[in-house]
Amino acid sequence: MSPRTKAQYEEIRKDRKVLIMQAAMKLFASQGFEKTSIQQIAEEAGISKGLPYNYFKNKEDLIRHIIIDGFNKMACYFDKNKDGIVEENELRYFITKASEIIRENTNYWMLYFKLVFQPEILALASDHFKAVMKPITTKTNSFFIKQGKKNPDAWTRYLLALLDGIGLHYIMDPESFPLDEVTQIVINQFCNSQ
Amino acid sequence: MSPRTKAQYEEIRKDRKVLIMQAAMKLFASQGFEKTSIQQIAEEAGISKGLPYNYFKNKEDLIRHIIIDGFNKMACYFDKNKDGIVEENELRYFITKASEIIRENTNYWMLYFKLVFQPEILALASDHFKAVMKPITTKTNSFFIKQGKKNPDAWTRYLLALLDGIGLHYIMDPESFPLDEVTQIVINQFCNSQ
Amino acid sequence: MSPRTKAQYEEIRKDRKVLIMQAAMKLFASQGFEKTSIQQIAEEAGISKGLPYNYFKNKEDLIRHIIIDGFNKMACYFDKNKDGIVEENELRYFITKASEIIRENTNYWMLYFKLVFQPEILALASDHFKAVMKPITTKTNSFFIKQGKKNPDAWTRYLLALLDGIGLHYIMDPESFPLDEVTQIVINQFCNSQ
Amino acid sequence: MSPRTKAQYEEIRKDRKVLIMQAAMKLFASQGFEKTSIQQIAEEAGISKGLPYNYFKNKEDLIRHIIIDGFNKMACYFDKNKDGIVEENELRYFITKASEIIRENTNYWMLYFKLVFQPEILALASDHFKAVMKPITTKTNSFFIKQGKKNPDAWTRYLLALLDGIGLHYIMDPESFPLDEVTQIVINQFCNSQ
DNA sequence: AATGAATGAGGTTTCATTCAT
DNA sequence: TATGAATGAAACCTCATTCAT
Repeated sequence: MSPRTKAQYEEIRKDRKVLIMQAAMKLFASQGFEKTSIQQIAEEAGISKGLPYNYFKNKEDLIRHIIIDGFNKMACYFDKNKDGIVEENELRYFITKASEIIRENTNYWMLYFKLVFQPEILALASDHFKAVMKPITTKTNSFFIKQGKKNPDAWTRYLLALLDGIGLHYIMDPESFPLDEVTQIVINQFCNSQ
Repeated sequence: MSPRTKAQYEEIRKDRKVLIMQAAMKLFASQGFEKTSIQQIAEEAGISKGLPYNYFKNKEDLIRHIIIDGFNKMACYFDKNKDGIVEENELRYFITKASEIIRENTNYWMLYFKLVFQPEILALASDHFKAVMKPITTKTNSFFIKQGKKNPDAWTRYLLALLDGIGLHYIMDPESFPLDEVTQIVINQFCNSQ
Repeated sequence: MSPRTKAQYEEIRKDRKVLIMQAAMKLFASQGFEKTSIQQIAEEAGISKGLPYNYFKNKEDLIRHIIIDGFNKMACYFDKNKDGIVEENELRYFITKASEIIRENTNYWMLYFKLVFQPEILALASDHFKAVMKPITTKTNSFFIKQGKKNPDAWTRYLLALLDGIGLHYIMDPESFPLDEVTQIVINQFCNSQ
Repeated sequence: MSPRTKAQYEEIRKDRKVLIMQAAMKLFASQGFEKTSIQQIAEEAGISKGLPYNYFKNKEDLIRHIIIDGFNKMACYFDKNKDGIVEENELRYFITKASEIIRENTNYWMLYFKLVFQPEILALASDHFKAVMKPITTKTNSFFIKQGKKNPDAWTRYLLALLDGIGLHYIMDPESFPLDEVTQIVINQFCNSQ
């Protein structure tokens, strides 16, 4: 009858949450949000249909947590270099990193792209996204200014569009899309000195 | 015998089909396929709930027709220049055209991107897409070969990813995305002689 | 522009009616009443969906006409011998005839049996049935009385149940049910002198 | 872990299944399969519209369970005498039993006959039926052989058709059909020594 | 904390029937 | 008379969510 400590309970709750989110993410990514039922998620996670409601308010709350969590994790990748992109080799690092992320988090990107086109769902995490992207665009902006570009904002948009486009095409066809070669072309384009 | 001629009936059917497809496309684009009910489509089109089933076998058949129709229309844009892209100004035409299409068919692109991430729906028109894209990639491929690129396939993939990425970002934020300037950057990148 | 005579119109109407009823009966027998749509009937008959409503008030009216028509036709078979069954060879004729009818009007019997178990539909023709059956049971009753049976009514019921049971089993398995041999057994049972 | 034991859940499920099947059988028997809606069944059983789907895959699955269950129960009646019908008093038992079954399971027979004429539904349980009937026909066959009949198969068919016919007529008119007297006639026909 | 029976709103689809032509 | 476009009621079924245990 020894009751568990508060910390132990917290631990259990955290594990359960992660378990449910992982199961949900896998299914959302492969089938889409609407087509995935709570039942399926429960089965995938090996739990009962009612349990997710002990951890998330509802289905939307569940996906919101998944999105934000994933986005946070990804933002960490870029956080090592806190000073901003000011030199070409830093931009090269950024591009290479983006390419790696795409390859290693296909599931999350799949989900992310799905969401981009479901405004009512995207809206749930929209503010968070903007907050995370802001410092990155600031960095690239200042980089392009330093490069002497006349319209650095357009260049930043161009770069981000390009990277998203590559992610898109890689996800659509991961088998045959030449991710490394295409990444190399990107690097050559932006870091001409090398 | 017949109170209306066959031609009259054909006319009616064609008009109704277009009416229903337009209403459906608008809603699919703004809300997504799953979230849009036949009821809503009927209301948008000002018809009864049952009528769409006189024209399309089911909801999936309806979206399939919309996708294929839209894709065909868009493919026409590129068909004027039948000889293939062999010179820079032809590539410039291609890129400019792509940019225009994005701006003028936002609704369709919205839908197209949504579908890309619903593989089970995309599959409905997948073969059609591939058939239409094939000649385009062939053309760009030969262009890059002529330019002396070592891996023309990667360059083609790069170009298409870039254009899709631009479309993506434009759709996500049509108000402030600097489509013309970004397009100009693309042209400068690929048509360096000018 | 020569208008047709009234008689001609009547003729056309009668032909149309028969055409529709035949198509409907075929489908009702094979698929059941509920599962058969007016659309299907129209296709089977090679006419438009609206036409049946020029000849029958609604779907129920259509099946009622089919039932009554079929029943009348069948009742005719027994009408040749107007005097009633008083001798064994007349009963033999009756049994043989019933057997023939089963074999030659399988479709109608199929339908008839279906209807027997859809009281709400049977009710539509119930009175008609009773009226037609009455004289037959009267005849068999008097036959069994003449044979010295104590409870002729039970014997009549027995005979009719037997014949319906045979019809039932023949319809369930027309390929292998030995209709002739079974009929012969019936005859032997009731007409023992021969 | 579990708030209720597995056994408790099993208990609940079993009870609910029976409740739903009984409500459904009553309505199927009186109105027919097609005319009975899940809504009606739910109302009859005093449950929600969605619950039947927790227990049966769909409407067809529900009726299939009803048919098979009923058939199994009925088959039990004949199982007491495992040695087969070899003597007249055993056949007498069989016939008497059949008569009792008809009287006591009118609802089920009503349903059974309805189904015989909906081949697409009967097919659902067809294999089961055949398996259960086989040993019975084998027994009667050997009985008729022992009786010196030339075509025992035809006699078996005759007997089964007769019993079904009686069931049919009893169900069509349970008020006035003289079941006992007719049954007695059957016994006299087949068990002439008594 | 965990289970799964239960609910009921809401979606897709079918189809008898009407009606303008 | 004949057509088939159009309607809308009603059916089946799914599933997010609640709640007793």
